Amino acid sequence: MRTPMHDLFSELKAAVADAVREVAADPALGVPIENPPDPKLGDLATPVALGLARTLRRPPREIAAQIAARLEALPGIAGVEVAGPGFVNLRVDRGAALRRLLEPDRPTARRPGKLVVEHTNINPNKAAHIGHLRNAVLGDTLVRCLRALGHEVEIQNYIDDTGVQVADVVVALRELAGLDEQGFAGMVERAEQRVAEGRGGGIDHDLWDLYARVSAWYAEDAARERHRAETLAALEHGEGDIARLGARVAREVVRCHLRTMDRIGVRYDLLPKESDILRHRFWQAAFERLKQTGAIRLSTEGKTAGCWVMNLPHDEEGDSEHEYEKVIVRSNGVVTYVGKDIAYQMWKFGLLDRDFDYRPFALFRYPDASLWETAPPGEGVADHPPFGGASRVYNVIDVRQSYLQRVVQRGLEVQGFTDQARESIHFAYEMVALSPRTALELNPELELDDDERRRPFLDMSGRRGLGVKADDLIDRLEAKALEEVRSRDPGLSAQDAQRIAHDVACGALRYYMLRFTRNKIVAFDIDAALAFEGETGPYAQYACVRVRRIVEKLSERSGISADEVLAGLPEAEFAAIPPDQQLDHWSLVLLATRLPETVRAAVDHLEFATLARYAFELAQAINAFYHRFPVIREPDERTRTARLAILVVAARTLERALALMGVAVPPRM
RNA sequence: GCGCCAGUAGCUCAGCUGGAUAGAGCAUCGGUCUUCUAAACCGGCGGUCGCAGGUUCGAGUCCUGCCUGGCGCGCCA
Repeated sequence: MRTPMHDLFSELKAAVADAVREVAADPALGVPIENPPDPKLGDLATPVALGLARTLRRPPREIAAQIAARLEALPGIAGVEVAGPGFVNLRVDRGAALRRLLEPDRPTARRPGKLVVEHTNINPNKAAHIGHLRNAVLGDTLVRCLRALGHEVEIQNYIDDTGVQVADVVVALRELAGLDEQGFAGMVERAEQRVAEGRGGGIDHDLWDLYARVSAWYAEDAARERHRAETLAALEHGEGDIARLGARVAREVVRCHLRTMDRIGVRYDLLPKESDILRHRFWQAAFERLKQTGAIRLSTEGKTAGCWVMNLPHDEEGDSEHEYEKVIVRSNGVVTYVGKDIAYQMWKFGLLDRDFDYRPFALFRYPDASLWETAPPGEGVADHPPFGGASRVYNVIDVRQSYLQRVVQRGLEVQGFTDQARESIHFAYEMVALSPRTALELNPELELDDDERRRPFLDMSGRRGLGVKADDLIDRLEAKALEEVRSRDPGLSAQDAQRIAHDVACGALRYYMLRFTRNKIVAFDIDAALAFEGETGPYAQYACVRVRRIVEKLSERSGISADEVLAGLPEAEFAAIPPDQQLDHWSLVLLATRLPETVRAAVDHLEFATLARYAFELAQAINAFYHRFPVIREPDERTRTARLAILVVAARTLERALALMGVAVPPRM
């Protein structure tokens, strides 16, 4: 994929900043360079004179004029103006900019260090739901952007195969369904048959229903809780019938999750498993270090007496007066979840002097890439890529885990791993809930009181039968997209129509999951998610398709190939555009130069809604341009070429922005 | 009780480190297909930016207090 991440105006911006610093006689001055709200004002702008006015005690416009005079001499600057309260507005050489954009991309420079991105992390006991989709799409988009910026990235999907959730479904299988491992294998076989025939979901869908029943079963008789505890202990111990059934359940469900995520283009490099963290005794290694460094201490008094605890500040500021004790090892000697998490985080940075064994994940394979899982000691293969050892770790986990993520981070810090603590990044995002309308649509029997009906969203708790399976949503999107595709082009082959419908459905879904800022609760609404109009993935895809069609039509009419049509574009001259249309044409070019800075800002702030919004704005601009300025019908050849070149530059940029979000553009739609 | 997040148009949301007239989408009303695909375009309607103070040339954005809603704060995971 071609992803030019160099900023077209980076040299120019640096030169402007230097010149301003010279005028201000302040070599350390920060010079903000912005994009003016209206292209009529200029291409780049700096409000720096407004800030200087205070320190220099002179009118801002006077300072601005002085800066403007100095900037006029800079190469690449076509004009400088002082405007408003004291903005300095710059106009750049348009012809040169268009030529640069039409040049072949320079390869992106590789950056040192490996980054680990952990995302998805679904409990392997039932089907993925829409909340998991938000996690996976955010994580996958982060990965795509990091790679585009030149980083080496390892994608980990952590599998908690020995936790309570798996234990509960194992209890349900044994006690409610009366199945052993053999029986479960039969159930899986029937499910896979169903999937192969396109009649429904995999075993994860069966377990979704089964799991929904088990909490009620526990509630009926308090004595039944014993099953949960025994099963959990068996899973952790790792031997015997129950452990084998648990491992099997986890493997089969993970296979289903991988299949679901693969449908929307989300893939992984490694599946680290909780069971292997236990078998490789990661915690024991971390425990020694934590004790040695004094990061944790044995509490001797108070309610934590007998526990190993870590001292933590009460608030975000690290106010040391209000510290409290966080239990890491219980008084019965059993490590807590956070304790294991600290050990796992240490491994990710290569701070633990031990490693997993690894083997290819046999149940699910990508056609052109390998997928690895961790293995118990002695069960891995000799030849595997190096895993872990990251210089930075992104954990994509919902915001409710913020506190625990801070504990993990603190766990590294108090051991003296301050760099790694700083590079432990919690990519937090808000929950996905359901709009009341959608909750009712999915479950008409649901009784909502007046208060609930008025709320913007409802929590999708499993108990009330709320929740939307990821597969079901994707199915509905594909079916709806297929209907739309068919109605537009009845002549398409079934296979082509299917393929386009898939791209459209996936584009709609991924865009929907990205369009809200991350600390906004998504009130999931089926109708809004299924929409293909307005601010949606398909809207943006369509803009690209239309530009491609122009190239195709030109190719048909002139008898030369589409590639040859494109090969002629570097000849385009911006000056061939009629003067009264230049501003409108230039605005589109200018917008297309902003992808790199948008991607960098998105990664820096971990806010991909800005990238989604950029894509939408670019699509809007392309569509409006498309209507106003015909290409094929344009009689003047030079104007036609320039116009096409601008449209192609914009569409290519949009396509790249979409690719970074995992949204593919179909050949037609 | 403490902490985090949210409160902007009828609805759903943007608004980058305080900066030029507060923007989109949906909904609604009215236009635009013999034309490069109308999954589109153009226009209208619609806002005391939760409330009250403060900081300054300038506040949706920063500070303080308050109100409303959500989440978190466990020898659960």
